[in-house]
Amino acid sequence: MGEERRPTLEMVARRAGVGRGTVSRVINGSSRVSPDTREAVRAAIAELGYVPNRAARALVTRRTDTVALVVSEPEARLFDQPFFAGIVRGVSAVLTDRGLQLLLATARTGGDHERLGDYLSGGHVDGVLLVSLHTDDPLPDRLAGAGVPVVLGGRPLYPPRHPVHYVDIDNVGGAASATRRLIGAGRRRIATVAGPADMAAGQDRLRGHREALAEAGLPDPPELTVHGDFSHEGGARAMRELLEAAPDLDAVFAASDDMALGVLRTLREAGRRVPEDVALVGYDDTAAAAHTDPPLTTVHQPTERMGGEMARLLADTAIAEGPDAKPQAVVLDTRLVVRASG
Amino acid sequence: MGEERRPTLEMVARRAGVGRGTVSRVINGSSRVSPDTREAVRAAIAELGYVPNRAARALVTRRTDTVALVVSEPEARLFDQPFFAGIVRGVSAVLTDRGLQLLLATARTGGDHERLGDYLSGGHVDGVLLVSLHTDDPLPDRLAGAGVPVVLGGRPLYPPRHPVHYVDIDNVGGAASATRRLIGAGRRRIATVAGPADMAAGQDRLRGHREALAEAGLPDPPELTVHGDFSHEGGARAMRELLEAAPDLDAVFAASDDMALGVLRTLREAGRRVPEDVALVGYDDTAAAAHTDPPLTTVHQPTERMGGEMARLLADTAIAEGPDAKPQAVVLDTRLVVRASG
DNA sequence: CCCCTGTATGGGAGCGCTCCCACGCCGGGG
DNA sequence: CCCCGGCGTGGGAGCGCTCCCATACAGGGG
Repeated sequence: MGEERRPTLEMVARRAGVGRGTVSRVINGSSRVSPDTREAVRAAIAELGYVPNRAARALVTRRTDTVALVVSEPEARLFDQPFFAGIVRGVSAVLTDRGLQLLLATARTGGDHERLGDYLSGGHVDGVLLVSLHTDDPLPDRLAGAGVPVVLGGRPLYPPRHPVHYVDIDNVGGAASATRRLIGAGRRRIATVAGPADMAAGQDRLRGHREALAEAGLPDPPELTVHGDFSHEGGARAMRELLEAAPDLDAVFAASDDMALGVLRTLREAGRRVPEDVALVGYDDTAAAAHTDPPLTTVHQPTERMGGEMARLLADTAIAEGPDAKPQAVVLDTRLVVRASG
Repeated sequence: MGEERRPTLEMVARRAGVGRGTVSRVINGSSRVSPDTREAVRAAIAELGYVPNRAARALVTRRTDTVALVVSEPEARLFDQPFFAGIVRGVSAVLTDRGLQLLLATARTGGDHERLGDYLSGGHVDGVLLVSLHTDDPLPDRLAGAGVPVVLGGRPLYPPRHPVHYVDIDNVGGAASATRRLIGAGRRRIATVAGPADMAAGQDRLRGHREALAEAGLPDPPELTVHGDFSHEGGARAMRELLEAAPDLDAVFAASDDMALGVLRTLREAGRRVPEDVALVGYDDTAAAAHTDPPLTTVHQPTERMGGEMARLLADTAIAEGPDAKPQAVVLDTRLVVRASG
């Protein structure tokens, strides 16, 4: 019944005995306002509990102070991966500092995806953070083409028709460090359970593994590479294949901890001891990795920093400097976490 | 330089040879518009690629079509728990269907928390979904008091001064089913590694455990209850305490899978076989639970459904019916997933 | 044949804000 | 002593939309 109406800038102005323009100036901190006036306005704002209306501001400034974090299907399924959790935390922290809002968008079906593209290019957000792990996602190019400020999480897709900013974690280097560790431990028949071939992370980790092998002058026969789907079960399956094709292997680099867990199980079932018979290194440094038996040596990724850098790059460069800004690439280093498995 | 301007409703009206009001009517699907006119407007919209300006609409309707999902500190830390992942998925799906946006808000420090409260009660969102696991969080009461539509995830805090809608998962029942399972397997000295006493989930699961014990006429001596912090390490520590205080226990109900993992490790280190010597049941049905050795019997929670119900309740009741709506409570059932551990 | 009703439509008003131009007042130079 | 420049300020205009009143027209009953 009361239909309370929130105080407006105009009410603040009247209460402080000044004009609307002055109140606006105080709120936006800009321009010169005499100290006395400023103080009077501040007091009026406090007394009234005034909060600026974002919609009205957005209408005239054409900025929404909102950025979207888009997680494409099927990555949404992977939401529970610590990878995304870290990114969300990092993004959220930086955006809060910048006074920006975080809109979380997940697209499920194809139709959703289409509509999401319309929505995001419709000017409802100031910029888009896109975590798209698959190389065939059309969204980044589409948004970049529409002039929407975009920052990618992960290496950009094959042919970046529209150059975009991105933040990546050095998958090649991380994988290489894992495999180098195995080489340094004297292993010579080193297999890998790689990730899916259509994900940049999968490709890059496989490449890093191979580079480390080549660097040490070790052969890289095809039977020592099997692809998994980053899941526990996929890792177990891949390991069974490996054991069949190359029973004499003495080490495994798994491109994800989840897969490493599956590998570990299969090895145990096959009676191979870890690390005595087969050394194992994973990737991701998930919570579980610290508690396996034996504890898993793995590659830690700075996911929270990645999210933070993405948000920073979007706010300070992509949005601030506009579409003419020189595309920037930030690549973050990984850290090898040595435990008992390899 | 081009400073492209997006088409406005007015431009659509001119192009279709109609008035603004008519275009608005077509867009909002309401009122009566003749089929011909409607078609002409539709065509003009398509040709121009017109997308309504949300800010302008929000300014006049006083609705933002945005709801916030708030995850209070320190739960943000728990973001990687599948619990939150499921909720986000469920919420997101329902909101998309309703044409609502999802604003993700996390508050870190106390100051943030304060500002967040201001923000959320400032009319920038149509409603708030609040996942607050600690019983002393002041936010729900504050928002409800400010007349902001709120739906809680989890049982409301102690004295709900302002009655609120909530969606909970039946922690009491879930825990009871876990303990009943142990009783049914013939166990008599059943310990529990409970959750923190200041979290509703912790309290409720302990209560369920006790009810099951009482129901079977089993004693519930104090040495068989130890509190953990829901973490792996906390579970391991708690189990060591239990082993010392009650070496003759023959079963353990752990109030989270993470803790169950720690329990499992401690039991193995102590030379107890699971489930032969000590049966174990966890809670959460995390991905890891299926792959432990032995696989963990645990309680599955419908997290995605919980998120969906929260969003539905917010959109269809809390927002639609306003503050006078009768507070609703939805309690979702759990499901016992029987594996080998207990 | 006219009036009344109802349906389809046009367009003014105004949401709360920022932008920007104009105005008043001050002090210093001519 | 007057004029000019600049700082501090007030307030009109207008962002793009929805709301709602007014208008126009078509029919049916008196």
